[in-house]
Amino acid sequence: MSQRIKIKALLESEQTGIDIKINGWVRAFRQNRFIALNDGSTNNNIQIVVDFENTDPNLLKRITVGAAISVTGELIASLGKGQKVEIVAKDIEILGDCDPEKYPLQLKNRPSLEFLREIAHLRFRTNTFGAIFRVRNSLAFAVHQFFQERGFIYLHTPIITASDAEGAGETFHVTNFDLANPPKTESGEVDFSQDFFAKATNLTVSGQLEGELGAMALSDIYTFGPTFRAENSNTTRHLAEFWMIEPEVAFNDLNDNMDLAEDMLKYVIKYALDKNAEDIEFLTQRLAEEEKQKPQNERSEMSLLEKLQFCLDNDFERLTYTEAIDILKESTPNKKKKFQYPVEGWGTDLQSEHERYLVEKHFKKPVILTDYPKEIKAFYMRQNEPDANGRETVRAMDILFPGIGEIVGGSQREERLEKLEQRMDEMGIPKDELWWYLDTRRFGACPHAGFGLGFERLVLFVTGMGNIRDVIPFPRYPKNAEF
RNA sequence: UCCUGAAUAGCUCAGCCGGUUAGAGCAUCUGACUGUUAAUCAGAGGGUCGCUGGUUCGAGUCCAGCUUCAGGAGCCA
Repeated sequence: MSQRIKIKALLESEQTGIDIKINGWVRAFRQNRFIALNDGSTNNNIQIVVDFENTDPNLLKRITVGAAISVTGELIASLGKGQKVEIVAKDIEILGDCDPEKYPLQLKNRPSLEFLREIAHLRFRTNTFGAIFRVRNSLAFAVHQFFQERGFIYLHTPIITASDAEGAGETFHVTNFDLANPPKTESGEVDFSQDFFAKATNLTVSGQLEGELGAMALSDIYTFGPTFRAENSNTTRHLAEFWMIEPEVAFNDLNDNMDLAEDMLKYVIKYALDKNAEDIEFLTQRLAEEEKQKPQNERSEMSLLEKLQFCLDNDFERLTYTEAIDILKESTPNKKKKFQYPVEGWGTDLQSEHERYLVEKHFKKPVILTDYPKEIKAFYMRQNEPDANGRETVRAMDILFPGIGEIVGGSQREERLEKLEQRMDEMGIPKDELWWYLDTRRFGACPHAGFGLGFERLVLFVTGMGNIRDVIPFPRYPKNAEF
């Protein structure tokens, strides 16, 4: 018995006249004769030709959409149009039956993305989700390759943490207590000193603070792991469980940080374009079909493929928050009062509509905004000297992508102990809980910078999908933890 | 969490001003055909109209509450 070969390798070799063995799932069985077989290695199917007149009818009946089969036969140049090669079956074995009356993914059905989300355990078997998860895989690999090539250390920061200090959002609690009857202190509060970790713990909302600790010795580190936010966010851009990439680099300033982020994004997008050309072509078609449903003025000017290529060919636009406010104030929609939130003063955070205007209308490319007002940013960001007007900003940077919004958030960190402590006091961050973080500012502190990249938002952008719940295999969001 | 909209067959949807037995396409099943590739042709089966209550002689249709979903907003990555 010959070794099993994957369909991707088979279609690439096109070496005809040899006997091969192929395993996969039936996508279609036409005219009792032609099987379209897929094994997930590529979006393309291989056509199996069955000699139905000399095949057991009971076997033919079991070749149904979704069934797992093993085929041995000869690879030949196709006698029909539509494919270069096909397999003339000599032996077909049913590995797993699939009852067509119950199987929801029949070839000619047009299931909605919402319906497929309800059968997420099966949606990998569609062309769209096959393509998405192959692209996701490539992007994840490319992230590691990018950092590894540059000598970064992959640092595993903890999933369970005790600090809720960063203020990055609501946390999920981690406890071993019997929730109906937790031990109480004399004052009636839950007594976490008796819990597993002898203190209140939660799932991490960010590995950044621990990442900084690593960078203060290893120089260049990155994390790539799951992150949890218990925010009641019901949007196409948020998940309760998502994967985040967080590099942290000693001796980098904000400009180095921006260069790193831009290089990384371009690197991984290019990798996916090279590695997953067929999948991205398919996703480009899918998006074009979807956009046909929209009115003309809501369709994007570029196809997905063009958008990705454009992203590689152009520098991201870099400007300060203050400059962005000036542009927005003078913008047509602001003057015509088209914004739901008019841009008036300096100091408030930008609304989604403002970010979208800058990225999609004004610059028409990815934008990096820097130097945000100190008041709207986290405590650990490095403080700038006040400007001539006495405005106080921090060395923050957000990268905004078309259709996605904020994909990266980062900053140069405040390495000066005094400034950091002062800011923590102002913001009510408990210094005693973060004694270990402050120690890095006591022992050999140095300038450093880092950022967080929401991996699913990157996958959203590269696949052209519209809902973040469709680019992670089993999405976690409010009221949903099926599968 | 807020705003807006939606929920009808396995899927995608139609169902008008409240009126007999709720429709279509696809899928499924049966048969025909056999170089198809969203195969084609003929026939058949398939429904607690999301849930609870209300208005009415009569509710898929109107009203209220709930649940879930979608889009937008906030929070953010």
